[in-house]
Amino acid sequence: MHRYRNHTCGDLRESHIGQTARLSGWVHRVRDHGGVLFIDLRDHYGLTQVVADPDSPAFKEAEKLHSEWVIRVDGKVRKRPEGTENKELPTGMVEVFVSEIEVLGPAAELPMPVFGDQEYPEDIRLKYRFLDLRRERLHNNIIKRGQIIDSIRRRMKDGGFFEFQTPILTASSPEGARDYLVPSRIHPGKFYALPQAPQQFKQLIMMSGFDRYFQIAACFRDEDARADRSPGEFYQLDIEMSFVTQQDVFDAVEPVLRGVFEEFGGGMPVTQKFPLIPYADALKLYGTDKPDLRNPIKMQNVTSAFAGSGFKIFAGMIAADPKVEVWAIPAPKGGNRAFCDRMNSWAQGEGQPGLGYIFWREGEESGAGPLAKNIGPERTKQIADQLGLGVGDAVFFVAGKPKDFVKFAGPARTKVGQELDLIAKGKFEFCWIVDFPMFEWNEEDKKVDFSHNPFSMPNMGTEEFLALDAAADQDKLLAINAIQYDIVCNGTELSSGAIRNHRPDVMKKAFAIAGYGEDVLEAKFGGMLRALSLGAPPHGGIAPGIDRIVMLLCGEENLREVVLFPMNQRAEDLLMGAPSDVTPKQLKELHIRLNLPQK
RNA sequence: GGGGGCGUAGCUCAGUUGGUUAGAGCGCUGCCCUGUCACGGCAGAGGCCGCGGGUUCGAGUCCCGUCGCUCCCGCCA
Repeated sequence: MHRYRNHTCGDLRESHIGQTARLSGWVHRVRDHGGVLFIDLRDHYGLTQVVADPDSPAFKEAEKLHSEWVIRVDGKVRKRPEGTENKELPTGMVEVFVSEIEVLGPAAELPMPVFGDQEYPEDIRLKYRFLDLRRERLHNNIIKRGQIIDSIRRRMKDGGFFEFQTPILTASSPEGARDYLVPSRIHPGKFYALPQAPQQFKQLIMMSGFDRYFQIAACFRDEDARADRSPGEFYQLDIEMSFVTQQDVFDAVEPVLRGVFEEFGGGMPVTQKFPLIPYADALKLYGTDKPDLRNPIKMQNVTSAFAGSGFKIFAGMIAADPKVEVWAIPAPKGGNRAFCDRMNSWAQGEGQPGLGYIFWREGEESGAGPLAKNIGPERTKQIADQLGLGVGDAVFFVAGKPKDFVKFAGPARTKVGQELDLIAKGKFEFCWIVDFPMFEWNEEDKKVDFSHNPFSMPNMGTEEFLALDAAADQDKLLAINAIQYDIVCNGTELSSGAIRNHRPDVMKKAFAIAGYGEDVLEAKFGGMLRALSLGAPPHGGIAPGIDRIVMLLCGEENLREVVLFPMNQRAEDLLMGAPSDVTPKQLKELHIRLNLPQK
């Protein structure tokens, strides 16, 4: 007999009746009836009911047990008495009549129970993460995460990709997020940085002739947290391919994601062919570059219906500035005053002066609400016709410069969808967002910046791009798109990628436009530049976020529910106590003196 | 760095217009109970009402500050 077990707690069936079983596990729950006592014994594999009564030599021992003690039990497997079977449990036809109990690991009083599904505060859950991980929900999420990653690896390898490991201690990069720094002992005053992503490495792998790279890569960014953004570290399915166009990347990645979502999505339908939506269209239609396509609402430009109209606020704005537009958010089935007022007060809560609306109802087929009165029936009908709205429907309006109001229009569209229950649940709606602008205007510094990734290829002829004059062609610069793309699923940005800039001359030009001299480029990307100038293949890739994929597939709203040992929102690991003080000796070795902020 | 929400027993929460001794459920402890599987019953322990200040005859309740948690903005090539 094995020291601890000859079966797991998920094993025993009727076929084992009569055998002697040795099980080890956690006391999940004790039900003490005085004369008879039930112990639900739990391990990773399942739950088995262990029974003791006064005839059992272990009865006295059994009465002392508490939840979450780790024990070993020996006993006879027997059929449960007629009518007491538990069909909910795979082991529910049998029970183990205990003859011996050995306590392997007693437990003190628990700060949170494993049994049951009561909500517990985050700080307690994180401090006692190992208890939380014993609970069914987290335990299953973590298992599912592992299975998803297995499936991704298999699919990538089947697609001809090869897995690489890249350095964790690397050099700080000037663009992007704040780096995590690691001081060098050997080089006083110098620092390694943890990679924000293996971006340069994966490109160098392509320049090293390997052709198809992937990695489940740890990424480190010193950024503040969100519900869907871990502080500190997260994982990406990092992908790079040589001799590819944007379409080749899509063709390689789409089946992997679709397959994984079909495999683990619980039967929920998945977009079969991901639509391509240009960035500019996404903003116009959905007010965001990560639209939730489960929400059917599409916004439209209705500026002409308000220009010169009797609604002086909008008409005045339009007359004063040619950049001002009015966008309509249609709200089918929202045609009642209560809903429109609710939206209006929601908008005020968002810091807006209000939310103009028109609605149509029986008896007021030509439009109800103050706005309709102001602009008159003809213009109201123009709006109704353009949006295909009628009695029972409503429409809301946002006005101003689109650049300024999209941040409100997007959430307003989402709010209308939620309030009217228009968002289709139970499916995964994917799309590609393409044609991101290469540069953007930095109002603060009065200069042109990279708008996303400095390594993206501008979508413009090489000669034409090289001929650009950074000062004179500013409008032209801001109109250039990069060959860059995002994958969005149900309103969550899953990934970002690009066809890379593999030409050193174009690279130098792009950095010059953003105000970086060749010296900066040389100092910060010297290795990369060398590689680009010694025979670089055209290449591109993408990097879907593993944590977000798992989050969507587990139906969780928060990344901490799908990460084994997450940090809290302030980037602290409450279980391990990180970050922590270090000894003066350690600091001395690293040539570091602390200069702490005044309290 | 900024804004919103929350903070009452170990946990989830209730607590009226400011008014006697702050409650319930779960958990915990003890006792009873031979077929439960969210077992049941009885009894009990457990509270600086986050902290500090103020208003008031009187504050869990109102005001100010502060701390913590959380969500968001900034930030996220």
